Amino acid sequence: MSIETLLEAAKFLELQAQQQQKARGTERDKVKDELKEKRRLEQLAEQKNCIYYKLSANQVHHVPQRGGAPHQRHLAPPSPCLPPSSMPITVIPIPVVTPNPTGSPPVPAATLSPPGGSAAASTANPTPLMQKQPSHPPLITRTSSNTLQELAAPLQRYPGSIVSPPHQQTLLPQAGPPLQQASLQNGPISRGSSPPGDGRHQDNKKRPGGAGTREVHNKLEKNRRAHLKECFETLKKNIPNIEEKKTSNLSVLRSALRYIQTLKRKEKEYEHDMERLAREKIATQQHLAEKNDLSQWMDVTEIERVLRQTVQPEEDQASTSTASEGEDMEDDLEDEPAARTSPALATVPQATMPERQTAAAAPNPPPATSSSSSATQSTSVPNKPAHPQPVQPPTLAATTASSPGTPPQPLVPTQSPGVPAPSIHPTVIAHASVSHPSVIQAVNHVIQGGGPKRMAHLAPPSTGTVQLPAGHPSISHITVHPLAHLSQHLPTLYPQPVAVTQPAVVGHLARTLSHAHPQVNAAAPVQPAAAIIAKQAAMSTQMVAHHPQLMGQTLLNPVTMVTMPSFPISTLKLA
DNA sequence: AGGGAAGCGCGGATCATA
DNA sequence: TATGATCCGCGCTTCCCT
Repeated sequence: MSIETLLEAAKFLELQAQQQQKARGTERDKVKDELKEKRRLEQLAEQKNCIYYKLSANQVHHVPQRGGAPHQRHLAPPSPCLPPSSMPITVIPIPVVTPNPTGSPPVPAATLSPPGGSAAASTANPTPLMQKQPSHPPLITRTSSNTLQELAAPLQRYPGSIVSPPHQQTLLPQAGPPLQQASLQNGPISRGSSPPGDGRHQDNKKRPGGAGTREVHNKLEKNRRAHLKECFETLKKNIPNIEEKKTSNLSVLRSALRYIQTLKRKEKEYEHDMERLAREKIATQQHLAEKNDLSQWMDVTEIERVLRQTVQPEEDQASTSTASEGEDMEDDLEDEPAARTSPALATVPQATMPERQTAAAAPNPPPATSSSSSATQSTSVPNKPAHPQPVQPPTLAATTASSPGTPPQPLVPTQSPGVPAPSIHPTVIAHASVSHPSVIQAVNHVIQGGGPKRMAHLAPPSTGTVQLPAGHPSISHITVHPLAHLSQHLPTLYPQPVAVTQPAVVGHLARTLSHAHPQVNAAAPVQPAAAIIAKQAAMSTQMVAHHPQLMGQTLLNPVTMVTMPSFPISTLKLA
């Protein structure tokens, strides 16, 4: 701050004090209604070509609070000009200093205008108010190109022509072009501020930096208040069920507070609901798992029964077992659970298993079957009476055969290696030697074996089969086993082009699995299994939605079995 | 006419930045 | 540390409603 500035500020203060005393009484009478406002605007429009606006500190300050406020409101009501957007509105004041007629040195533009402040304001507020711009286009154009000094000179020429009070300049919000705004603002202000022919006002026009800062400050303050107001309006809009009228800021705040509290309450309620639903889901899944266990058990018994039944027919008819046979046999044997209880079979090497066995007894490629299996294996499994599709057992056998580690052996069905899959099934069934103990064991193992083990046979871990931890209670038996994996491994298991490996076989496998394991949703329309899977999938989908990391564990593919999430439900994050 | 709400100006205080 | 920007409180005025 230079000494000159300080001196001028001091002079200004003195002049201001004197002028205020005189000006006080006169300003009150000034026009307040809209008509006068319009009139002034019209005057401005008329004088736009020759009028130059001057703004002096004296003008601004000599108009006391009494007169200034009302005029400001009339001339430039900020609210109407406020953009609908919530962007803060800044008014960039550009005080124009007219050369001091009294001879006092003109105040440097730097001191008079708040460049920094205005610039900051302009940048901070992208959507400034464009008050009065429309009414004074020519002025805008002119001022935009002129500097403050240039503006100052013309102002001198028409010191008293303008009637509008000086405060108005403060009202004008600053639009994109600050200079334009300033010029517009200055027009009305200079008119009212300085009574025509008053030389003293001209003397007072020189505005020390202090006055300019005050003016800027006022504008900024206005801007800030406008922003505050807009914020209140925005808040009001966001509060539902609030009366449009008679809503003071205080009432808006109170309503907002209530609304927020209500939202919080609802949030808690929803959280509780989520927890409850999660618990219900778990219970449902457990219940489902228990059901599956029971049904699975039933399947095992049936399979065993069928196997035993087929044993004798097989002896008689090596490879001619048919579905009808299975049906006949199904009634016979139900008692023998021995096979179930032999989990050790799972460990039997599969490599030695002959082709037919793998194809027919496939459910488990247990080594025992392979080793012991003779070329003559009848398809006792296929005839499972309980299930409408006799062919399924063979397919299941094929799938099991596909398990890794089985040495590549010619799986070509004895009857027709090259025959398409559909036709092959009977043959495969026929070749499967149900009578062989290894086959039975294999089937039993597949069906009865421990949850994880069982699935391990069907598909190696590498296939992506998801298994629940052994410790998992009742749900552990539910295993995700994409059938696609079976189809993928089939080729490896059956290096030779065997029809068994074809998709059709996979379909059969799927069906077979669906029978043996209700969880499995085969391509065939197995309604109960499908329904269960669908339900589980839906539940799993919800789980995965919250825990993407579980996606690997939970398969939503309807063709796959759905696994219960291994993570504790408590870890679920309720939205 | 009185009261409440809103707007405005002013001055001081505080914070951020060069 | 100076300066600008912003925030805050106070007083005043005006408008609107009762």
